[in-house]
Amino acid sequence: MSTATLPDNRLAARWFHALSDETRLEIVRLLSHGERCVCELQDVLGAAQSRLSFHLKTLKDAGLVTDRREGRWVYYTVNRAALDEIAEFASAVKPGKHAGSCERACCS
Amino acid sequence: MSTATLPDNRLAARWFHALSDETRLEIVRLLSHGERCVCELQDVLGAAQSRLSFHLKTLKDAGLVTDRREGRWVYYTVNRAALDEIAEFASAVKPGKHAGSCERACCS
DNA sequence: CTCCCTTATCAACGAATCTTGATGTGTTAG
DNA sequence: CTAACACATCAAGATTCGTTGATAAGGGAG
Repeated sequence: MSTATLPDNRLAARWFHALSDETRLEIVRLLSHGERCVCELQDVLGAAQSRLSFHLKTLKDAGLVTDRREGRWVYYTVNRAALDEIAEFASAVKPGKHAGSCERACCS
Repeated sequence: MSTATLPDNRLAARWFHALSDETRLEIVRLLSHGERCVCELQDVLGAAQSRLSFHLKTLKDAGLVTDRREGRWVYYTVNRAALDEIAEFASAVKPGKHAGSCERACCS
C-alpha cells in the first residue's frame, strides 16, 4: 500500500512543472550522466548563462536537483529520490490503483 | 535497453505540463478510479464547468486522458500507456541511466 | 419542434513564466 | 590589491496560462 507515501498535489505539481520545460528536460538528461557544472551545461546546451541559472534554480526549488560548490564552480546533480517518487506517482495514478483523495462520488 | 523508446523532450514537456496543475492532478486522481463524466467531476471538485472543460482539454491534448461520448454525457478515462511512459521516463533519467541525447561533453 | 441538459468554445482579464541584458556576489590567479 | 572567472540575481518585455462569464453546439425528453 503505497498510498500513504504519495505526495500531495501541491508538491507533485511543483515537480511536474519543473519538468514541463524542454530546456530543463535537457538539463536533467545531461545530469543523468553525473555531476555537471553550469559552464559545462552552457557549452552543451548553447544557452545564455542567466537562462541556465534560471532553469537550474527552478529545478533546485522543486527539489529535483541539488548543487554543490567547489571553488568557483557549482556542480549540479539530479535528485534520485525525487525521480523515484515521480515514477511512483505516475504508476499509482493509473486506473484501478485508487490513489487516495477519494472522498465521495467514487467507486459507485 | 529502453533508451530507444524514450519520448523526445517536446512530448515529455507536454506530459509534464499537463500534470503541473493541482486541479488537473485532482482530475487524474479521480479518474484513476475509473471513467467519470464531466458533471461528476464538477460535483466532486466544486469547479466551474468551463474551468473543468479547459483542464480536461489540456489533459486530452497531452494524451493523458481519452474521452468517450455516450448520449449527452462525455466520459473521461486516464490513458494508462501514457502514465507508463512517464514513469519509465522518470526512471530512465536517474543518475547512471544515460537517457539518450548525449551528443558531446558527456561522460568525460 | 421546443425545451432542457451536458459539454465545448470564446473573449477578456490578471497572473505566472521565460528570455535577455545588465549588474551583483563570491572565488581564484597573479 | 586588482583583474578575471563562474555563477546568481534583477528589471523589463513578450508570451503563455488559468479563471470567469457568456455563448455555441450537440443530444435527449416530451
